[in-house]
Amino acid sequence: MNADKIPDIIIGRLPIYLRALQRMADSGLRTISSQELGEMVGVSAAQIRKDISQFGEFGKQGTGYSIAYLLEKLREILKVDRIWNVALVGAGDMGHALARYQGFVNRGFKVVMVFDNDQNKIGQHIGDFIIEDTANMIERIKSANIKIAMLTVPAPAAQHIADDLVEAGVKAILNYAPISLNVPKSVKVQYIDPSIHLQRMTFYV
Amino acid sequence: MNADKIPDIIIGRLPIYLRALQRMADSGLRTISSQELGEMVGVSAAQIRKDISQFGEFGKQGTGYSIAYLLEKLREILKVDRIWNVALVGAGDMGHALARYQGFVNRGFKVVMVFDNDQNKIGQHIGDFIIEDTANMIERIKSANIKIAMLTVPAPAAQHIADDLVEAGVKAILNYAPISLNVPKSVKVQYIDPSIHLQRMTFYV
DNA sequence: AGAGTATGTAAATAAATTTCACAAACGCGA
DNA sequence: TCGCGTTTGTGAAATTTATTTACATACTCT
Repeated sequence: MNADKIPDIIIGRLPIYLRALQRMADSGLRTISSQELGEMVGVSAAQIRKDISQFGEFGKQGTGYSIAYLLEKLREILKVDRIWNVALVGAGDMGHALARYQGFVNRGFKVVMVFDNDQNKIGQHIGDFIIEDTANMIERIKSANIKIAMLTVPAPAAQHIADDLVEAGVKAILNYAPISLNVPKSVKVQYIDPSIHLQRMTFYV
Repeated sequence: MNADKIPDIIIGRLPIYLRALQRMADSGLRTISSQELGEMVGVSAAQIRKDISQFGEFGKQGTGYSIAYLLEKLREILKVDRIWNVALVGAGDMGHALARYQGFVNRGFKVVMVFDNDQNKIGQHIGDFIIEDTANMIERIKSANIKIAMLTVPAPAAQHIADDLVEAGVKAILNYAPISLNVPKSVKVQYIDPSIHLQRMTFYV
């Protein structure tokens, strides 16, 4: 792998390719061309090839890519050839949906802890979890060596919780709170805010 | 407004600015400089000014931007100076969370219909809604003139539902199903897949 | 009126991303 | 084994996006 400096935008596309390949593998296909994969995910064939070639030569001229092999390589590159334990903070509606979501484990993730600061929720069950007190969050996350968290608390609480997560050693935050977070450069944040996504489309409607 | 061709990437940033401004307005502030707004959302001051200037001159030298006025203008530009009725398809955990989500209405959106194809769910309540049969979806959406839909069905069903939504006249789809959708160019799609977002971060951890 | 501040814009880069085009490599069938 | 059709990997070109610099202009405050 050319470990130089891969642009973020390429890393951002790889999970899309991975998802499409995973579906194809499930439906029994063995090989695929950049052309076909491109059509499936809405990207040009040249771009698919160029993106993949950043990391090695995984295809075969005349044939295309072995789906199983490319899957394996993409999982390695994205480091999802393992299961990451994830902490969930905020046990509202969205937190409940995420705690029960079946789509994590075969994509490399597993929710293992759920926190909330509401005394009425603490101790209650969500799926297999017992909701824990955010007061103990830093310690619990540290000792379990958790590096990834999902944040589904109200906006006013989000920055404070994010600070605590950083202190606990978390390196990646999936933020559902409708607010931009301020974190050190060494910590990654991805944002999910349905209103933002909808507002990105209304301009064109 | 210079209606030429505004890059997607700029349109994509405007909702972020809008969200930050809205929070500031709520906390009672009156004006803000490009510098301050930039720090808040993690963008350079020059870029904020350049983005905004695509659409007009909304600031005042020496003072900055009136928050209320810039809010009004951004809402106009993004066409969220109104309430868009939204159809929700898929009444699983995620659908329930979205149906009850309080964060839409003051951002320009309102869920007004919920569909599912599960006979056990049809007729049941979610919040204020009664779950309707997807069999009637096209007709219902057409006659209500709905242009925006959110898709929270399982991946195998998503493309088919998307086709129906397009047929019903929907122009913007917020897709929570873990699959890339194939739609005409005139229809916009935004994707939310928590596993994808997580996989975009593990590379760096 | 003067000092200080902050926008809007232009210009010039610089950086990044995407597209193009084609040699090289592979599989298949005869 | 040879020839044909296919598809990769990749330089080079083209395009898009971001950054930087610089100022004239306009506004507030004292």
